[in-house]
Amino acid sequence: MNIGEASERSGLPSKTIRYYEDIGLIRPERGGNGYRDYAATDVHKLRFLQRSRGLGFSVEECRQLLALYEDKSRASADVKDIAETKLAEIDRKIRDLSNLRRTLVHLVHACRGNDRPDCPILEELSDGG
Amino acid sequence: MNIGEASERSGLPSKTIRYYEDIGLIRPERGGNGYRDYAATDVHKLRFLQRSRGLGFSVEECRQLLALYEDKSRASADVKDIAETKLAEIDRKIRDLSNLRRTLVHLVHACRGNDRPDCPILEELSDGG
DNA sequence: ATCCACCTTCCAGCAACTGGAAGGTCAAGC
DNA sequence: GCTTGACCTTCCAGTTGCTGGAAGGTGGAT
Repeated sequence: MNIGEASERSGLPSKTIRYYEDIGLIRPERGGNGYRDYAATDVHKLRFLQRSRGLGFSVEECRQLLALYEDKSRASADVKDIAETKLAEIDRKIRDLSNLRRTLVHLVHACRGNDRPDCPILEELSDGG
Repeated sequence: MNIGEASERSGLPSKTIRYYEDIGLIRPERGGNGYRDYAATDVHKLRFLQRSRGLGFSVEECRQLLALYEDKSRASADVKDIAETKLAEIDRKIRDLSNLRRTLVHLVHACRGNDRPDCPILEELSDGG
């Protein structure tokens, strides 16, 4: 499929997809006309990138995560280490998001209309729960 | 407190803290010597920024989130809308992270040593659960 | 008085896009 | 078969969000 459809299916702008190719994250085929030709697995990778970037992982971290799905160094201790480090990061992010969520719910439902500064929620939030 | 201590307590580099001041996210006092002087509430905001940036919210989104804690337009419908939009985003991020987590756990424990390509996990991941 | 670790501003560079120009491709309609 | 318009291409410049380094001021300890 062409880049436009890959863009639609992955949720990434075409510009970004071309950029990800520039930096070696994906390698689509090329048609005889010079157009990029994306396979289903390319779109999977792009969706994966769209998500993990949106969750605050750097491009280099995404590259590591993507590498976990490729054969090369599978089953090596390195790969397992990376995966476990990322797991810890993910757990922390989930905790942080849950705290942020709780805070916003308070703001919308419980704290509305109160006078402030000095709402205890800001402190609760920044303490990280 | 000086910027060094604010940095330590917030987890943000001093450089980044000065940058956040440049773009108007925080406004610390200044001592007679010209040094920035951070109050406890400034550190709370900085910790908040550290977290929400790490969770993939843009600086402008963080500015909106921070605004929710300031008196100005409290209780306006706008503010409630922003909070609820952010809540939906947060829920999506939590779901995405949980899916990513599940996938990595599979990779480390269940799928290890298997031959691939064509591991179904990549598809599962990119489908977003 | 002199360290040394801290702070200041300013300017340059990097990461990760994003927009726009200039031009090639292709299916549809006259 | 020629044009129109929506797509695609590369390339280069600009933006966002930092990050590093130079050049210099501050302040407590020896």
